[in-house]
Amino acid sequence: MTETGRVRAVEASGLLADSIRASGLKVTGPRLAVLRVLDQAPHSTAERLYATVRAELPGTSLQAVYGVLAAFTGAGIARKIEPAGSPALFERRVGDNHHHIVCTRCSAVHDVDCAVGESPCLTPSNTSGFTVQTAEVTYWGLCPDCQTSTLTALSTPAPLSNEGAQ
Amino acid sequence: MTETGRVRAVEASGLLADSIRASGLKVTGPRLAVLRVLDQAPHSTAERLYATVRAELPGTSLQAVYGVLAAFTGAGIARKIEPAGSPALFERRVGDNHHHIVCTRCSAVHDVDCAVGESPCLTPSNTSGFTVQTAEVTYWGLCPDCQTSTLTALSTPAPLSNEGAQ
DNA sequence: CAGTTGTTTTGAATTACTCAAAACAATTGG
DNA sequence: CCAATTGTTTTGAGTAATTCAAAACAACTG
Repeated sequence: MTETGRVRAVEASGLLADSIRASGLKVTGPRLAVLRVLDQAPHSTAERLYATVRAELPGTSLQAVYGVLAAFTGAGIARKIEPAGSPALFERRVGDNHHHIVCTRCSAVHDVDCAVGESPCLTPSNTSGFTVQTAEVTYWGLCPDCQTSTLTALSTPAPLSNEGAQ
Repeated sequence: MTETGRVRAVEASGLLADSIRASGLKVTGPRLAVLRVLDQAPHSTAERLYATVRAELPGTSLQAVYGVLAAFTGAGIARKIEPAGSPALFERRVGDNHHHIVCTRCSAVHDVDCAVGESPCLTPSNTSGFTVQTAEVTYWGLCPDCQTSTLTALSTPAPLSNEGAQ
């Protein structure tokens, strides 16, 4: 039998478990594992989370990871972001509507606090009659590493994989 | 033989043809057709463009449409946008970095001019060392139609299809 | 109008994700 | 602490959107 199964007593209590329980979800092995990894590696893809989770909980399936992520985002304890050209990324930081900056070369992602308090970037000029609920901002540019390695223009190509993303 | 083939003399000149030629691309039937449809229906998916293009140029393949769109975006005469949860959308309006507002209920898309000139929303507070090239803003909310039909809460569900998108 | 280059067709493959049924485990309450 | 209930995960399959590659073909060049 694999490591999938009953949640270890040690893990039934703790901050991660509390966070899951508090949102009205059952505490399970896959959920604890996904939440822990998400904490260590924000802006991870489902696939990447799966790879890491498997290391500590080998019986876990990819579909379970998708299920866990859907439950988490539905319950509001995780957030899904979908930058153009990238598979969906997930993060624990929720509630504040922060934004993201994505490296156009290596796809690394960092958080960016809302530029100007809240107002200007949340208030479009012409809404065409739309009721605005949220404003999502994605900055695109070069990360520090790629700035230097682009000058030294010999290096490796790494477009749009999630390698090195954080 | 299908309508695919040599570009009709009538169409070899004209604004659309000029725009294609000016960007260094050859003028072809599928390109003229895609560009014309894109003009009439901005924020269309490849699939939707394909459906419309086929009506006037039956031999056209879906892959050709993808190829045309890749050529156009590469040449800078079309822009690709990828709102979360939606297939890619295309538009002719390029050069100005305008933004978009997407209806969370019916996925209709409208253009939004940059909120505050250019500066505030292009200047994130903490760039983490990134060099910012562009800022992409997506507003989410309810379009006029969905505002009313949500009040009259009996109506049809239409989440995330491109129906009614403009 | 022939040659060259670039484009489109045809056919297949891939990525990221979703769906459904059955097996199974976490909570509830006896 | 055990049984019932409810919710979760596994297993297996399917789908949407997009990409890749080779061969056929058409647009521009001289």
